[in-house]
Amino acid sequence: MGNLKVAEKVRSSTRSKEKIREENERIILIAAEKVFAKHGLKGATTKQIADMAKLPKSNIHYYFHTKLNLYRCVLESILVDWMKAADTFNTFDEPREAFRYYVGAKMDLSRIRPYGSKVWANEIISGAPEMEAILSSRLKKWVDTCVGSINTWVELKKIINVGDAHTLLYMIWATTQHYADFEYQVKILNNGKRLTD
Amino acid sequence: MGNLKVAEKVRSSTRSKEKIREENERIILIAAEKVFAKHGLKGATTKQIADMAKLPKSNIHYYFHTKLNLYRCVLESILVDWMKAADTFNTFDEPREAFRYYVGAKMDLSRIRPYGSKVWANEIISGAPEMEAILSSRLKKWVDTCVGSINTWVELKKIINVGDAHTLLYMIWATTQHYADFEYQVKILNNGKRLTD
DNA sequence: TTATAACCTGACCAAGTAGTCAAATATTTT
DNA sequence: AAAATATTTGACTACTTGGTCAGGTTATAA
Repeated sequence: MGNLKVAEKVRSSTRSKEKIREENERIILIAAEKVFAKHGLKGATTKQIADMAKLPKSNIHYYFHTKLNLYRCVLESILVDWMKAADTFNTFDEPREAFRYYVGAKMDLSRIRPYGSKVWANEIISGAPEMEAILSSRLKKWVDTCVGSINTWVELKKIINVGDAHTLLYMIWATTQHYADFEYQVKILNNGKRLTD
Repeated sequence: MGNLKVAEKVRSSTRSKEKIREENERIILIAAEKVFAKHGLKGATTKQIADMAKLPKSNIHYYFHTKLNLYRCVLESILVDWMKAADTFNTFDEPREAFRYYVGAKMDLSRIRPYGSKVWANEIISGAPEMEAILSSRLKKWVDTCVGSINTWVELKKIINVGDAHTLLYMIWATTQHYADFEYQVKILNNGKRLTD
């Protein structure tokens, strides 16, 4: 009796609660990113994610409650990664330069984190319905500086005014996404040489 | 009694069976294209498609049997449209020219048939799992000439050999798709002027 | 006119899915 | 050591969804 308890304690190597949560959330996020990349938000099932993470399905719900919330967390983590890569410069004189810089950062991400890039592309293609929720809550500040830059460009007539700056921001992301993917695939296709002029 | 039958016959304006099938299939395909564009293969439901087509759900199954089959029919109809646009030239000396030509045709399609373009993009992004079935059955001949061109280019060392010509074909479609979307959005963004060199 | 074949559709069902919950186990605090 | 708190998970449920089918209507061929 006593022996068993001791044996169990040794086997479990007594991980701290904090570490358990941290590690499990990480494992689930990685698994979810892969599954969402392959099947999209609606196509992915919590069972698939659970199997990929090698955890019971209930565990996924314990940490992230709903599938939609998990999806938003994945999306946010991708966005945070991109921010890290892109915010060393956050003021640009010319939209063209800013655009180029964003594309560069996005291309790096496409290479480093291809699953995330696919999740992103999927979200964009279906009209970015979950983006708003993320941007208006936790990443508001970063977005606001972007929107600020855009508005300045509009005022200085460096770009045309297409209405809401947020919409324009989505479009920039969509185009950089496409461009990054395009460039990446052309490089594979063309063995490193560029095709365009 | 007799009066009722006559009244009904007049009201129904006696459409021929052939026309009925033709028209209903058209209506369903158009509705399905919109719904698939917005929600993807798994995300779209037959109920949504039925509502969009203003027909009962059973009717969709009567004409197309399964959702997957309907999806393939939509995909095929898009491909046929692109073929029509692209096959006036089907031999090119230089892959670069061919590439440019394909891009042009794809761009026209993106403008004329935006829903179809999104369905296509979605299919490509999830790794083109349904493309094989369509290409190997009804569009085999057209695909074969494309594959022929590719193999010739490989032999003449005009492009590198990346293994299966079909895979390369998918990649060309993917890149032209991206490029078409990219170009289209940049034009909106930039008010008609191109950004690249 | 009658028989046959194609079209139509409400009612139904089997399978799959997101999410719940209670009971068990593990860790931390007192 | 004991109480309190957090994690784990199998079993369950409410609900959605693709697909079937019988019985009806409409068009066409005999």
